[in-house]
Amino acid sequence: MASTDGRQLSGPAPDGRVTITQVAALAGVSPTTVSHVLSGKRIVAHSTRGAVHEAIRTLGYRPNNVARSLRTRRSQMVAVVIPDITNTFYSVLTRGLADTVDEAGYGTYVCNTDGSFDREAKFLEDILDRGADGVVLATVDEASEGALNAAGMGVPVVCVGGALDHPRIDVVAADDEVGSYAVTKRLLDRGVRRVAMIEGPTATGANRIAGFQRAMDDSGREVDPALMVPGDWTRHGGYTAMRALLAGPTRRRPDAVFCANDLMAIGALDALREVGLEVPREVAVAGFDDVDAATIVSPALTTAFNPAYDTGVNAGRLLISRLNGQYDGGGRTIVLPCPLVVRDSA
Amino acid sequence: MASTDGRQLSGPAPDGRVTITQVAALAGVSPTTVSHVLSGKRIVAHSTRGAVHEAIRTLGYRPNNVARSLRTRRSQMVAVVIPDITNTFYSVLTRGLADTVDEAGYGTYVCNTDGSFDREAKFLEDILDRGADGVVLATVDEASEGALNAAGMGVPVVCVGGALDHPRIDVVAADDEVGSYAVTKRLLDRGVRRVAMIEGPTATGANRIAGFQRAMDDSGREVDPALMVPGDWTRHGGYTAMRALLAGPTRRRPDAVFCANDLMAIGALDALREVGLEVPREVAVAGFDDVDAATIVSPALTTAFNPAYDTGVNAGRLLISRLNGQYDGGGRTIVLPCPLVVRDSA
DNA sequence: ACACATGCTCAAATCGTTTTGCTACACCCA
DNA sequence: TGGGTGTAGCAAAACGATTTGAGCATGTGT
Repeated sequence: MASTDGRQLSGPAPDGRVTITQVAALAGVSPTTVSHVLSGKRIVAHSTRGAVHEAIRTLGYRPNNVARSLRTRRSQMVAVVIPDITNTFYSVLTRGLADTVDEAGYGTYVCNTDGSFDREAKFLEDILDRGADGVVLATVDEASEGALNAAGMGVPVVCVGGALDHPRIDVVAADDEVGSYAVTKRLLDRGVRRVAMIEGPTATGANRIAGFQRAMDDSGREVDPALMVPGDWTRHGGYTAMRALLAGPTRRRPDAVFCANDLMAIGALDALREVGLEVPREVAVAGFDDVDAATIVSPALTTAFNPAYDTGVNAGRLLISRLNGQYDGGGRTIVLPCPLVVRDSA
Repeated sequence: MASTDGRQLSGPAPDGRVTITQVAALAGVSPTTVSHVLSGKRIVAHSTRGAVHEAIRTLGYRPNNVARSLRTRRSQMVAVVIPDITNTFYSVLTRGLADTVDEAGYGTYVCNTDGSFDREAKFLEDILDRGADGVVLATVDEASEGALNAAGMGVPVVCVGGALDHPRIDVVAADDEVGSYAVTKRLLDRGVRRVAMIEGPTATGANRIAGFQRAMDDSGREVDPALMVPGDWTRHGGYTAMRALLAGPTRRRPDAVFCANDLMAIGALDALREVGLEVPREVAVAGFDDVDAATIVSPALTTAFNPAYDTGVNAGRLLISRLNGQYDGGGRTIVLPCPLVVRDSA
């Protein structure tokens, strides 16, 4: 089956790879011409073009992208820098990005920073050295120097999640504030009396807290500082926080709790089940993100949908629009809605 | 803060990028020498080396990897071709791979095939064109011509999951058969009478079925064909299959069911809850994979752990060992154990 | 003094493309 | 005949590194 390996057509083919020169030789033209029929940048006579295509086919020629990149300064590859691909939010985001840029002929290079600033910097450097054409970055830090650096060097950067303060960096973020507002409002509409919140780390979770606050304000409630407890985004953190909320005298217990993400909400449900409180009758629970697990836990979680895939798609579009020269202005910002998803827990 | 941009030291610096020639000029040596101090391939006088390093530092030189790749025919990048990064198994596997190869200085390039044979072929071609140094492939098809092609061209390929029949392709797989055996045995040890299995598609799930069969044989049971129902790996498929199992006359219902993966087991639990059968008292349920959701569902799922991360790590090691020339022989096979994880559902 | 290492450096070729001029030929019109 | 106007194709110079053979000092043993 394998093509008999005994080309004596042209000189330089020590390894398996066919070069443009060999194609040119077989077609009886110059490499220039082959390049032109491939790129279409200049017109080539119909007959010549045929001969070239024929040669390409019989030789099984595939252009060497590395050489091409060197010459054109284009790698046709974008990089995505995220804390952890294992986290569903980021894997879905990455998928959205990959699907989008793939359509435009770009590949996707992935880096996991584990939230470490050093790793982030290291990877951004690596990415630039590799000549990636664009970067989407879920940054650890507000002022990622690596990113600014990249943007400074003319490599488009789009930041997902938090904003990055640079005049030419695009941002796409979910509307956490409004989403949290909606979820909180849903809680309040149940006619509950004491509503608590399990927060995320304030650095990244500020908007979810803000939405909660605004909903409380709008309905004329005051937030009881004792009912605002910190969490760490994890299931176990949610569990601990809920236990803390339940620790006080029964009178002061919440009858509704908004958790800044689903994982913590699931932890909260663990705690409530353990104590024997019925959800949502005795305590209503809501989360944020709408992860898969939200429909697996019982009762199924009321939550706000976090548009991970769309975030990736939009990041991809923003990047592409700069890469193909359609846009060249200052940083744009896209915020995506987080619609309320009502299920059984609230 | 930014370095004042007004180099008139040397000629070719139209864009921001510093080249090895500029470094050489500033250090008063030839590019050759700079290259040698960087690679250490030939000795350079101590003083010269100092000057070069100094020049590198003041210019902020970073070697252009594309140019380097062209010359050395090494991209320092491996590709991973999987059905879907969104699937936890593959994202965890990818993470294991990325962590492993990163240590050896390799980056990771990700391709999602969605299980489409055409996309797989297209991506493998793309990968070769990009000059990836190695490929790990969770192949759709037993005889992926793209992979064989790659292997034929001297690019190391390691296949995860199913085996690929090629003398030089390494394989790393989980021991599904033994894992399934253990899970089934656990079910049998409960003293159940009628045990069913919800299968995966036979193409990829054969070993899990085999393990089930062997466990049944070993305990002197006969498998009732009516209790072997096909599934499709999805939660909904598991639900449907379970409903089918419950459809018959009560006498013929199973009192234990082994689901070929956790997702289907969760679907089965959905069905059982709906019908009001208590798990595990009336029907014991077990799954396979040990996904996160296995501890979220209630009762928590008894299952076999599928070592996704380790699979990635091992795939990475096999690749690296070939890339650095430590190994150059025929295809190796690594099979990883899938330990039983006992929880509440069986 | 000769041969022979040894240490250090450089010029030039190479990797496989793309991109510029530039040439050559043909045709048409004045 | 001369000048324009296209069409097609090529040679050669990039792109930014690595690698190789050779050169030029020194030192060293005889």
